[in-house]
Amino acid sequence: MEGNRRSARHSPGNVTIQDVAARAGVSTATVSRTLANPEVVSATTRERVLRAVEATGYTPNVAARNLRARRSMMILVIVPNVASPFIAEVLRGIDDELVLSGYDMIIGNLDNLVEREARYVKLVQSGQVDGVMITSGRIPGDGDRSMADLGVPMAAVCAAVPGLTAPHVTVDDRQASIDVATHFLEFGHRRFGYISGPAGNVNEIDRYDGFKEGLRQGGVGAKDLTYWPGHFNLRAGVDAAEDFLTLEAPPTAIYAACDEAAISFMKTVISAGRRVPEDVSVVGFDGIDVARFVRPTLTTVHQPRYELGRTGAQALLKAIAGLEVEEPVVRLAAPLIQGASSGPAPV
Amino acid sequence: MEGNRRSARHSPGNVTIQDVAARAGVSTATVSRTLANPEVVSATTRERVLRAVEATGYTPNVAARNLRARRSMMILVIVPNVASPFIAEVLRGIDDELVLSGYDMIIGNLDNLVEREARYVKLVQSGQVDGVMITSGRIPGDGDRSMADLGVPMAAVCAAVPGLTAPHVTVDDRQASIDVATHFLEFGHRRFGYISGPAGNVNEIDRYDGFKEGLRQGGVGAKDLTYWPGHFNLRAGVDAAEDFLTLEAPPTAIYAACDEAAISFMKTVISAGRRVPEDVSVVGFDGIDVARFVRPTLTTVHQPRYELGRTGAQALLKAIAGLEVEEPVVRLAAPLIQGASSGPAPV
DNA sequence: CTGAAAGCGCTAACAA
DNA sequence: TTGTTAGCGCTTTCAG
Repeated sequence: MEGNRRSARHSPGNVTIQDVAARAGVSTATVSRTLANPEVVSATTRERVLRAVEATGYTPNVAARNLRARRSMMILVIVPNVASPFIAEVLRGIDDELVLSGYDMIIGNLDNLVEREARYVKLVQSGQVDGVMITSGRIPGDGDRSMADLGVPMAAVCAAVPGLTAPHVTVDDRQASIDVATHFLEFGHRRFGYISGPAGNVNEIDRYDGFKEGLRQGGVGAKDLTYWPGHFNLRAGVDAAEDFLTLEAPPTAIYAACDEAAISFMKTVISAGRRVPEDVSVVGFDGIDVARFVRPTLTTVHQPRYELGRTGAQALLKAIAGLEVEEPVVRLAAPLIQGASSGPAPV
Repeated sequence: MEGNRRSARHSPGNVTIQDVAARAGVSTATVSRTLANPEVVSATTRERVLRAVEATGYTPNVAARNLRARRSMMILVIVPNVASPFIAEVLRGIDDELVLSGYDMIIGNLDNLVEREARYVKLVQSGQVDGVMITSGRIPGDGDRSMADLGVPMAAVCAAVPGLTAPHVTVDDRQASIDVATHFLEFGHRRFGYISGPAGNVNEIDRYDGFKEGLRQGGVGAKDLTYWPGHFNLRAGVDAAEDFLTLEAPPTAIYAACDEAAISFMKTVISAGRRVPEDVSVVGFDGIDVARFVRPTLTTVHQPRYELGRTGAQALLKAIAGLEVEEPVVRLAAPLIQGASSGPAPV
């Protein structure tokens, strides 16, 4: 009843639907309709309302709209580590797709810590997002609850999520890794090294398994494969290299589960006097941009990062709309890009 | 007229404060208090309420809470390009600080496109965020409105925002660039090249100005400084290198406004047979992780990326809380880290 | 085609 | 200490 104007503190959008209605001389319902379904109001009314909107600079309050409409136009994107160059390009793909449908994204950065998942379970349960994109290969949980039990639409990209029945968009890590083994074998290598990602990670498991499988097909067994633990980062390559340099008969072909590790491995062994690829061949995974600008240029499994994000977002939006996702599991191609870091085994 | 009471008819899985109140035999107000200010309710009541919360698995609906409380617990972070390795680590710092206060972040990715700003002006105006962190060096606008006129608390990191009266956390791009010039001059260089960032960008302006100033102090004028346009990306270094390779008397010292350009420049000229640093010295800006793993290791201005994000977030949270920000402009140190890519001028 | 009115789920005065 | 009572700003029947 009171024309209490600009009483709020920081709140922007001081102008409400009431103000517009008053100015246009119509009811708030009509303003709402004009904005949501312009075709159901008369041309003259529409004109008046739009003019009032213009004059007042009205923007609907989203909290109110969300409360009423029971949706938020927000997507939660769970990422293992926001600082990874791999994920950054995936995010760009996701965002480019979401913007087309008017969605925005909240970043759920786990920083590689499982404890961080609980925060996002809560976020979802509190109804703040309409959907969740998972890039971490795990369904976030908080001990009691799993995010999968909350009934929110989900989709997985980059990594298959065990036990999740939702659209998936990934590459075939396993097959790509078999290809890497084949690549090495064709070059005559017989002793191999593998720089791992985090233990238990879905991508890691597939890459290691695939590599072993590919080697097995070439008659290479466990005793000719050195395993170095790591974490999808630069550090992993340094650690592996330091061990590598101590070996009597070191591997001649190294497969790193991510490009960062491959790059730092190369740098470290080259600084110690080894030659790449003459003494040791190196292959990475991901195809991050900078892989083409290190020396030697890195041979790597190229993931279509932008497309992974974009396709995954499309699937999620369909799921949110309640549409059938016609192809719930999409596998994008991940070709092995030959660089200068891999070649014939030393004689 | 009568407030008609509907107790249990919500979408399945959505337990409301009503359900909890009913189960605990108290009013909704008491439930609300118990959760917000546990100390004001009696121990027994608190106990009963908490048990009911537990039993029902209740989580407050955030849209309703936001509508009422006029806040969203969300921060909008405007970034020029999510896919940049520089910004990723800044985001990590921001997020680590926000999580401590219960805030989450929405990423506003401009993808280096000014047109994308309008989307976020709208987001802010619709009351969806409590504060805005700007890393783009510009106040987002949509032609009519500027985000600064919306009355939302803001803070700027990484780049000073002209005309914005809000806390700033940056490094001194200009002084750091003077340092780069000095570094080159001490090594006896007399012909210089500069690989630019996007025209008009605040950081770019400061870096270029600072570099020119440093050279001027050493008696070097415009005719001994080659300028190559670019965009804070790998492409810029390739383009610059291709031109560089055509020059009769090329510069012997190259300053790139970002590490990516420095890295790709090195790679390109080395592939063409030039030696770094014997023929040409290269210095970058940012200190991204991979700069330590290219060959030669890059000499670069090291920005404390994580700290920039973290400190900026602290300032923003204070501004949101209405507290005085005691130091509205913070300058963090950005030391020049000597790598192997810069050295004495060729004789 | 338009308006009145009932809430979405929650919090904050104000009483009791 | 607790309950009652108003809404936050919007959408959406249901009448007219």
